Amino acid sequence: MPELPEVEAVCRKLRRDALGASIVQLRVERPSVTRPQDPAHLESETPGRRIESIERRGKNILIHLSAGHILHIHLRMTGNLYVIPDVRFRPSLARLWIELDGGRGLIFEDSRVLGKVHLHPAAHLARVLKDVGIEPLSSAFTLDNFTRAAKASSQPSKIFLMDQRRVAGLGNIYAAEALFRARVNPRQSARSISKPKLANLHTAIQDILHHAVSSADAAYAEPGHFAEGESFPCAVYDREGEPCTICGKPIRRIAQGGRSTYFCPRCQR
DNA sequence: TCGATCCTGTAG
DNA sequence: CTACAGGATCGA
Repeated sequence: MPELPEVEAVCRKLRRDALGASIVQLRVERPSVTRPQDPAHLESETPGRRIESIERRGKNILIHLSAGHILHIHLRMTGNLYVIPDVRFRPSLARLWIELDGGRGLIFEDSRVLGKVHLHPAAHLARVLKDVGIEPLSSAFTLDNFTRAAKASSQPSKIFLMDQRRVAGLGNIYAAEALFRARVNPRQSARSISKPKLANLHTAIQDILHHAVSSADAAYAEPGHFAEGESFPCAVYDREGEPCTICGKPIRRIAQGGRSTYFCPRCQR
């Protein structure tokens, strides 16, 4: 489910619920979630450590623990991370769980088991994140930097936006929505986007992500409800055949990089 | 740049 | 039953 806004919402909720807590025990129910790391390594190294801070980089969640270690979590497609009041009542899809002091549970839930949980020494953080690109909601995301990245890429614009090494955090939904908002054709190469459209795209990315963070944050704040942020109204995503909200032409779906891309063939040229 | 892979769930 | 899923990586 998660792109940058949902991951951000997860982090905010985690900060409210888990900051300062200590780890009593950690259990890996599905060894593949820590691969290639040994589950026993996480289970033996984490107890006794305290959760000192929680950071997001792109779609990566970094839980800084005491004594210089970091839990690095990626939710991929179906992952979720949240605190429950009593770890004994964890859900069956909990692939990894942590008992916090006081008996609460920090749950890594993931139906498809594509997500990852790793433990790193804090000193290795830079190496772990070396391929994570510009944060689109940070001051580093200037039009200049964005333009530089686009001009260096011969990829189709949609693939370019989803490339985490360029801009970190956009996924299939918000990449499509940003391209629609800026009227950019998803098949057009990134380097060929006109200057004004590039500026529009730069703004659209920030606007959409800001809006989506608010919606996701509000949705995730609902106690006990960990649903997807359906609150964000998509203009093109998953709307194949429906009329474009601008021109009325049917939204089209094409395949790019093995994923579905939705766009308006008239508005996005 | 494509296809396979990692997995499971759900919609058609 | 098949197709597809808001992700990322790998090899051909």
